[in-house]
Amino acid sequence: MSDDLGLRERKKRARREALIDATHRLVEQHGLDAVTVEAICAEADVSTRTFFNYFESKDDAVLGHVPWPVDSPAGTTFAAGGPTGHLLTDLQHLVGSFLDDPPVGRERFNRAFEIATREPRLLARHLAWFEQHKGQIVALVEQRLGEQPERSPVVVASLALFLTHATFVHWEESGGSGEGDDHLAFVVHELRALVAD
Amino acid sequence: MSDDLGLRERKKRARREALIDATHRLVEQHGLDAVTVEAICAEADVSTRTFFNYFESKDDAVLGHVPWPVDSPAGTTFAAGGPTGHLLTDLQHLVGSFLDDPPVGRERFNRAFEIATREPRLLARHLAWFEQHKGQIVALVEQRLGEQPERSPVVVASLALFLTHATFVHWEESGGSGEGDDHLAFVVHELRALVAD
DNA sequence: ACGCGAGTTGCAGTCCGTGCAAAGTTGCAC
DNA sequence: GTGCAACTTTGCACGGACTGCAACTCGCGT
Repeated sequence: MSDDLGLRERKKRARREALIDATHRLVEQHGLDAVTVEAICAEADVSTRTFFNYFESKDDAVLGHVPWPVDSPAGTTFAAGGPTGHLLTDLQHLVGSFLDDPPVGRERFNRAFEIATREPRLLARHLAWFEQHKGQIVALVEQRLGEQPERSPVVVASLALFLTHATFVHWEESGGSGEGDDHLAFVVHELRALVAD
Repeated sequence: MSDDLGLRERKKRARREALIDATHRLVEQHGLDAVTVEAICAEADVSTRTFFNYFESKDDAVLGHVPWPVDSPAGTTFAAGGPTGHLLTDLQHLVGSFLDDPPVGRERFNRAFEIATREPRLLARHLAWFEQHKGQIVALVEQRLGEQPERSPVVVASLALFLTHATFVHWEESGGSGEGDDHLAFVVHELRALVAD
């Protein structure tokens, strides 16, 4: 399941994962602020400088942040108006696809998630990361809505941000158990109830 | 309109505002990243160390971030179940009260806002700041909902975050013109339309 | 085998942010 | 107003994040 990529690419991914894992190990032991980038690099056997070729910051290494996969199948489906044709529901699908299939792998994702529970700064950082990529979501939404959108793309994109974040927080609140999709469904349900008054 | 506070408190506020203003002046001229804290302090005639007695970071100085006014009248009204009794509408009022009456003054708020338009990092920072204070919003919501909430407090709080942020972004998108309340109303309207399908 | 280009590394340097203790201010009681 | 207690400012020293640069290594196509 893996070898159509060159050695270069494979090494790169291995290194990134090694860095994330090293970060997780150390942070779980000592806490986010007590761990220096230098320590992480020692653990992963990489130079400090290299670390910053992979991640913009220490926090990003914990979260495993990676350039956004713009061209995901779920993204194009959404842009094309699917899968159901109802904007909110499809938004739910889009968000759900990221929750189900994180670009960095399930276990790493869960560990990152667990750490973020204990280090509120990371929650904020995650939010900021999402915000930085909002432009791409806006593009997706614009593509879907066409030339004369009757909905405001930036508001829809912000709503996506809300869904994602609220899902995370609710997930965390319930002890990290269960599937992401269920928590997402809960959030959407709450939203509907709230708006319905 | 001002003198029931001691000299100490007045000086403190003056300094804070001086620092914010100095920051705004320099950042508007040279851009956020080109301005060092040292330069700001030189401009405001204060030691570097003092700067960090007032703000946690350079970004916070631009945004004029200040400890959250938990005990605002709007907050207590909301907690008590007012003003209308409809959760979403009252949330709108709560958010609106912050937009209308920023703790740092209208002009400074507008300038901060204008700068944030050009420096996306600040938008993210603002979001993060809000997130850090979510605990207090959750408390407000819990107080309002009582012991057996049929709505999830954290989801409601996240929604408040969404409303605020979306309003900002939409405001920015329309060139910073108009009243905050109008943009907020727009966002709420969009949300209702979106959920209604 | 060989050269190109991507990736890595060390190094020097900038800036952010903090702890501490000394020095300066303000508030208050008398 | 004097003196003391509480608070603020400041300088200093320091740790650590992050960047630019230039040399180097090494996979990859030919």
